[in-house]
Amino acid sequence: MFALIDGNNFFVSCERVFQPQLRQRPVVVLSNNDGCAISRSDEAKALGIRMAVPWFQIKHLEQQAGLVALSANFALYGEMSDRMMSLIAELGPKQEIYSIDESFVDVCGLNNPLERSWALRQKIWDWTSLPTCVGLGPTKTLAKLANHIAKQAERNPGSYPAEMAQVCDLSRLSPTAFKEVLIATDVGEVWGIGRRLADQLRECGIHNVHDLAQLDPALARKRWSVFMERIVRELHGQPCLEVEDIIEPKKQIACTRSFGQPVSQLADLEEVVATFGSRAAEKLRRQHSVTSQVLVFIRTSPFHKGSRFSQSAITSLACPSADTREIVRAAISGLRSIYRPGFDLIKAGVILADISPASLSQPELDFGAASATSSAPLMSAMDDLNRRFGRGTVRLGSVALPDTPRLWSARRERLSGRYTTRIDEIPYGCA
DNA sequence: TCTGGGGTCCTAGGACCC
DNA sequence: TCTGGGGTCCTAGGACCC
Repeated sequence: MFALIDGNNFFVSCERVFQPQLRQRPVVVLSNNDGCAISRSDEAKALGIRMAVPWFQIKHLEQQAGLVALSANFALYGEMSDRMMSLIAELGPKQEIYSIDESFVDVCGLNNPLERSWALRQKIWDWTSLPTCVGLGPTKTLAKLANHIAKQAERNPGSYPAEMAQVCDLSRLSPTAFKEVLIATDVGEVWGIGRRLADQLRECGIHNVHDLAQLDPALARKRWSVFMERIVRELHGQPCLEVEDIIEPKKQIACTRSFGQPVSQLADLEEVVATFGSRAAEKLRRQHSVTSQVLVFIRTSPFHKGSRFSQSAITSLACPSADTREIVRAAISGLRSIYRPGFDLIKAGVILADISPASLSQPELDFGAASATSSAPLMSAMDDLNRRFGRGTVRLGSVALPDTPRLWSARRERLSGRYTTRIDEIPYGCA
């Protein structure tokens, strides 16, 4: 038996905790660069605002419908997520934090998981003011589906039986009621079925979740892949996936951004790449890994007419490393190899691949080179100082100063306060 | 004018090995 | 005429997730 607990409209809900005047109003949170809507309140969804729609296409709703748009404040969301996750951990012994706003919990063998889920939901609300929904089912895929139904039943009364709202336990339904729910749910709502696969399934006459569950697993594998077979089996109630409570190190670490303004000078790009490379190296060291491949890319806007440019370069390190200096050096040499003047570039990124644990890395035989081992004390001193005194306190000379506007700095014109991470911005009355 | 960021898994096909 | 068989590793590309 699995539970999936999920924050409703999570980023918007985090903002509403500290700005209660935003409740009952249409609100969206915008992505980096105030580019598109990545979280929408129910009222915003009711205005027909779709996920990831560009801001300029809905901007008129500010005037017309009182829409409020905010720049993404990930420091705040991460903090609120930690609070929510620590409460969810009390539900059962195995918790998998699946994303910033979602968590699976293994509730096998627990007495009355339904009652406990209701209590948990109430506690999260009482302690954090975050609204959540809980889905319960015999597999992760069914728990996901139950969670979707719990939200739909709350948002659109009449779409599903009212008792399924907020907390939905699919395992308590009679076979007939269960079948009705599956028939009422579009196949595209199943976890793992995206737009492409949904289209392919519909072409085969599979329109709702019941149709998909009827599919022969062997046929699903033959026509699609083991992936589809697993989904079908999970819909049958046969668990193929477990709660993964051990956090595996990332196999790939990226730092990529769109720019606030187009950039075309190499000097600016070098600063960008040094800054992104440093961030990626910090993430790499935080999980105690080293990398041996540094990919850098630059590109023009895919939406604009005019001369396009998109190139990437992979630089291999002689010896796996987590040293900011080596990673930045590799990224800049890659950048120089692909750079061409005369293009309005709007995005760049540094991606670290071929990642392995630092503990397994062997020092290079060349005694003159800086190996992962010899540079580790310097890097960890740098990380300690930056943790203690703030990001960018100690950095490479080529990296942009923190909080200094650059041509390429992202737009964040609607940023809310740092309510949980800055002592001088804690709301009055809460301090 | 204005269009996000960071990940994962699976498969097919080529190179290579004995 | 006829041109092995079985395996691994790696990579690019496609699809998905939030």
